[in-house]
Amino acid sequence: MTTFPMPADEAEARAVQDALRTRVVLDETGPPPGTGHVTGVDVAYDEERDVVVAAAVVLDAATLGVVAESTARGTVSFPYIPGLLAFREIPTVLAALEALPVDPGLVVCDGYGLAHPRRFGLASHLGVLTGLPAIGVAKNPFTFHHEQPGPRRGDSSPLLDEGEEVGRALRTQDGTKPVFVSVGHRTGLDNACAHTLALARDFRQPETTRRADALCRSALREALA
DNA sequence: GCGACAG
DNA sequence: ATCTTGTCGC
Repeated sequence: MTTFPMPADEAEARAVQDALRTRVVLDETGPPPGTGHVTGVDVAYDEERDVVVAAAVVLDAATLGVVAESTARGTVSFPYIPGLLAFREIPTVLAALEALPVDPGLVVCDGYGLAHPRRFGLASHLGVLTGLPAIGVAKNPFTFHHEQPGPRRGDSSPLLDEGEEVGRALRTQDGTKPVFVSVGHRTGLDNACAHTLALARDFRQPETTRRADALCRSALREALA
């Protein structure tokens, strides 16, 4: 089981990010869409009772059918601070991933990867710790800027941090708000977008995220019941 | 100092 | 993330 050293404060957390960011692999294309496994991870909280539940759901990339799923319970070990989300989510997510009976394949995170103040968001952090290819698909543009992509499914525009493309605003369904895709680890941006589009076949959000979100919420309710 | 700010 | 009913639209 992977242990996760929890930083004592914000400065230490940022130092950890600066140290680990050198281990992100960006020269791999990543697994081709539509083959193998794709795994969604997500976390739900009850701040009052100090309970965190993470879920991991493995889908068959070709059919989007569920292959396996797992959950893990933990405690709230870090506050939400923009730019430091990974420290809040990763410990429990790691436990859920390790409980899976099959290889996760590509991991799809609810958040960002390289699109991050220090280029080391949740998806990159999780990728480096597990060695797995990982991407981030976020619902909000965070601190970045973008032009509106075209109106149709598949249309996209660059997500920019002071002129540098750190990800892409990708329209996954006609007439819905775009999602924000960035590379995490061992994956290219074009491929990350192709995966996102394939996974968002029926809804705005990737099926991986939808399944993981539903699972960690229901598991949290049980944990409290 | 103020505003913005993944989940 | 989470607090929360009904309601507008396909």
